[in-house]
Amino acid sequence: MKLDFAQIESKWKKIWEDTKLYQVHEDTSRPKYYVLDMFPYPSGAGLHVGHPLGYVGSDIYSRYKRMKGFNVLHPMGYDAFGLPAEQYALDTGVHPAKSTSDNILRYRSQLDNIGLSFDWNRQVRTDDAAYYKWTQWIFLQLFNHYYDRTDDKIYPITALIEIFESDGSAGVNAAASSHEPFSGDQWHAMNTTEQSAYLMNYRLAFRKVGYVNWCEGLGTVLANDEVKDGLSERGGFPVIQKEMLQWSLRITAYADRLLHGMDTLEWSESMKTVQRNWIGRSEGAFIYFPFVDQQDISIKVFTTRPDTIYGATFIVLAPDHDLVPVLTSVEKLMEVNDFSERVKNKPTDQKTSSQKKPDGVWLGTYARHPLTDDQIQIWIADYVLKDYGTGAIMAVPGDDSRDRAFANEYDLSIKEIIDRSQVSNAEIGDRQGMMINSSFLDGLHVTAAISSMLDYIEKNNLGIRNVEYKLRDANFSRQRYWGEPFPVYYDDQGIAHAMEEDTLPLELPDLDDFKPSPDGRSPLARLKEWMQPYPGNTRETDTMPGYAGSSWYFLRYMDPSNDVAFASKEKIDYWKDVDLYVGGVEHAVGHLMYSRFWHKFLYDLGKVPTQEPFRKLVNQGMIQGVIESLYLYKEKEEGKAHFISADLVEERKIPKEQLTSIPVHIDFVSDYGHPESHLNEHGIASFLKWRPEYSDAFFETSAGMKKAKEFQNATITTLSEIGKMSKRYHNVVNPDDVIARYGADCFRMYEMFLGPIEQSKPWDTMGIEGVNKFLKKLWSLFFNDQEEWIVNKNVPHDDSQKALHATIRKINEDVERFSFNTAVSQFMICVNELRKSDEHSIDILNPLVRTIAPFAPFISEELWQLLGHNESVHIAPFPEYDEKWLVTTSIDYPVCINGKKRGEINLPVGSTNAEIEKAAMALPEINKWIDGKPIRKVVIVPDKMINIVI
RNA sequence: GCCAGAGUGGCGGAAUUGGUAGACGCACUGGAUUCAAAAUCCAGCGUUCGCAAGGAUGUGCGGGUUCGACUCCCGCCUCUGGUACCA
Repeated sequence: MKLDFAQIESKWKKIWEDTKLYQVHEDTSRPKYYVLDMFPYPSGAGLHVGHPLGYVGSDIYSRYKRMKGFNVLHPMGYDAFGLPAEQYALDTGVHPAKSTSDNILRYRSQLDNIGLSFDWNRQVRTDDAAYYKWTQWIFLQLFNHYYDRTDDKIYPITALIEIFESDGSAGVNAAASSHEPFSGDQWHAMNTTEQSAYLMNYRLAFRKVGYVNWCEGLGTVLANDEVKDGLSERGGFPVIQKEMLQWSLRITAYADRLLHGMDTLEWSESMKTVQRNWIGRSEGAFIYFPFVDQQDISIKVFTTRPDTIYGATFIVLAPDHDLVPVLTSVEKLMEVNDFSERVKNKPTDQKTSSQKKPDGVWLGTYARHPLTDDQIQIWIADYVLKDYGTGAIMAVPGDDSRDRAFANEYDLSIKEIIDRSQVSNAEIGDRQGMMINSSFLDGLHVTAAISSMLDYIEKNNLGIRNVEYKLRDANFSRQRYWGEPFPVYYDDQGIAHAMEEDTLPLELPDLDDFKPSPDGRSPLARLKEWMQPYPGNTRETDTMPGYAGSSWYFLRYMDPSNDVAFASKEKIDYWKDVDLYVGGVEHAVGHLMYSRFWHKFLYDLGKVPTQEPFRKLVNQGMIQGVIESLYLYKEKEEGKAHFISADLVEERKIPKEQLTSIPVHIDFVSDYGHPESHLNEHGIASFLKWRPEYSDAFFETSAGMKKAKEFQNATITTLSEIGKMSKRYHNVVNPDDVIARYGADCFRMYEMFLGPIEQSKPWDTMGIEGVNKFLKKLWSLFFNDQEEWIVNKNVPHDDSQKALHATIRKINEDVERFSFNTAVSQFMICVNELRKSDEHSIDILNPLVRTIAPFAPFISEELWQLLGHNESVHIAPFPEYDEKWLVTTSIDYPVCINGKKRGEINLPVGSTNAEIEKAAMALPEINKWIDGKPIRKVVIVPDKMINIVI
């Protein structure tokens, strides 16, 4: 029989589907294991070879665990809602619902081609009303609860109302937006609008006016993690700060638990660090600096360095700090207003540049230093941010580089309070050295001074200890069409009300014109009847952001068609949490943070049994492509384009600023991906046909300058770089094409063989031949050149047994530690060994097929059937290795002199040190090296080596 | 700037606890087979000296610990990713 992978693949794809091989059911008799992939957003471009890297890795692990006797949940679905889907729909003019469904069909067929063992019965898609009903339900729970910091628990808002009615706000220690305290009596005196405004300060899903990232190009607001360098992550449009009324989620309530929860997780250190930095916990204190002109007003600053307070020589506030109007002197009013105006109009990206010159203005007034009673100036400056800490700082130019730069710029006094002379390399702000000029702190080390000053401040009522987080509440409104509608409505007072749970889902109405409007009004606002369901009531017309549906989808897989709960308690208690989560690093602070937050909230609600959703996380790297491009001079000569060969650029050392590179379709390039890649005559002709605007261009090569038409007998070398696979660079490799040529098993194994799964690496078109050869060799253990079945029942050779069992052991170890590249290497070694001893024994091939099954599901399934089995290899037990074949009777000891190998001896296992030494000394080549010199030492490492030191 | 990770042949990458560096594959070179090609098989393949046997040297750079260092410690360089006035 000939190896015909196309036939094998279509045969088994059908059988697996017909027999529902990968369907799982809750089964308490077996241990559960939950392997999850980050579900894809079904884009119009389809999958490229980079996407399946993680899917193949998790599939190998799932299959392996299944064969090891685990009940494995391995589902897949689609992140169908959100900005990307809508943006694609806008580009193509097709309704998002249709384009999304079409794309999903395409994704499904691509995924099936790879032979992934998903239980498609459990598929979810976030744009399905039966799914987003529960997204809306979770939102309502967030809306209807608040977070009590004393108990670290959530309580219903109704409980909060009771407290307010009896005691007012004083005794409440909750995660809340700041507001004026009120008494029970004051609460009763308020009207409903005022009361609901106060309650809004406590809800975990709440509406507030605040600065948001407004993206004009997308016509919507974005979350912090969707903005990169002042541009929108999707589309690259500029983002500005704009004040708008928006829904937010109070993720800050969970900041501390999100931080400490990570200690229990098996995530990479770098991933944990990224999340820790994003949460950004700092311990410090609030300190009050009284205003000299009005003693009842004081400025509350936040500092992590209370020890440096004696060095505080001025106060700086954010330009938009609430107290600025009060603190500004009459003479300075104009100047201060001008400054505030100027700062406000600066675009975001410039505002965050650290190289910039300090910029600020004195308010013309003074604060009193709480310890020295000195009068110090009050300034505003753009380096102080309103939304961190209190929006005000005590400036310590003696030990803070920003304050120092500012003091230098405006000639403010600098007081040294730390002596760093005893510490080498100590720099400003790095918490080293001894306190000086600081009264009772003098002589203390910085660390001791911090705690000493904290005690002093609290004892004397000058301030209070405090912990600050960089983490901001998450913006939850999008002025777009393609998302979950909010299950809320506003009454004629504008008060937000939750819809009744039994009226969910609130379905997204059909809309033909879903373009965003530049004024910030949502497309849904155009549907008058939908927007006003009853007289006096209006619906929220914003929709939820992309991360809403993806923050809990992994729970839905446990019970995907339940319509009375997001999943039944019974099923959640069985599957519990995700044991292994595989996905890209790009979700480090977005999806992974929000999911953990929602999961903790659901835990507090008593709906899930674990505090953390994802126990182990593996981040697969990206598969990159080669970008081929031509160099083009930026300044055109006589209006004509002037291309220049890459080798000439190198030779003449032409600076990159003068050049721009034009991506070229890889089909035109010879030696694609190699340093000598080039366009020949033919390639240039194809290029000009493709980009006719360059038909009059000049091409400069080592053979001189020529017009395109005159081009013969010379080639123009191209620039070859590693980069993203993208349509833009014409370097996308489609897995379907690779599979059509080499088969799915080859594709899978090659993706794994490329390198460690966590690493990014370029797709190498040539390398796949090695894996292809391997699979042919594997096949040749079963069939000879005449395509005859040659498996026999002979007693296997010892060498074969050894190779097989070493392989089983290694595959166990490698799969457990996700080292799939070395696992594939081991299969190659094993098959080479079996071929060397011409091994065709069924006793070897039977376990070998099972060992390789997780990696090459199609070929192994076919061979397993040919070996006479009726049941699928994928539910057969993974073979155990037999130690017997791995124990060696003798060991080769390298004999080293001063660490260099000079000879080798072979001794039986268990030889004594004396025997080893004796045998080593007996070697003539060793004696030659020792040459009568005295031996200083002999080191014998058991079972490893012997080293003679002379 | 700060934080994290990484630097090994022409290339992708192995080396599990400090113990024969370069597994496995690609590319390349030579040979076998073939009318020829493809395919397949065999051999070689860090650098350097040598006809060879054999030696020297070698895991970004400079030091250190050790009988022995890709691995541990100190100092530096480069690259990749994250982050950016967070007090």
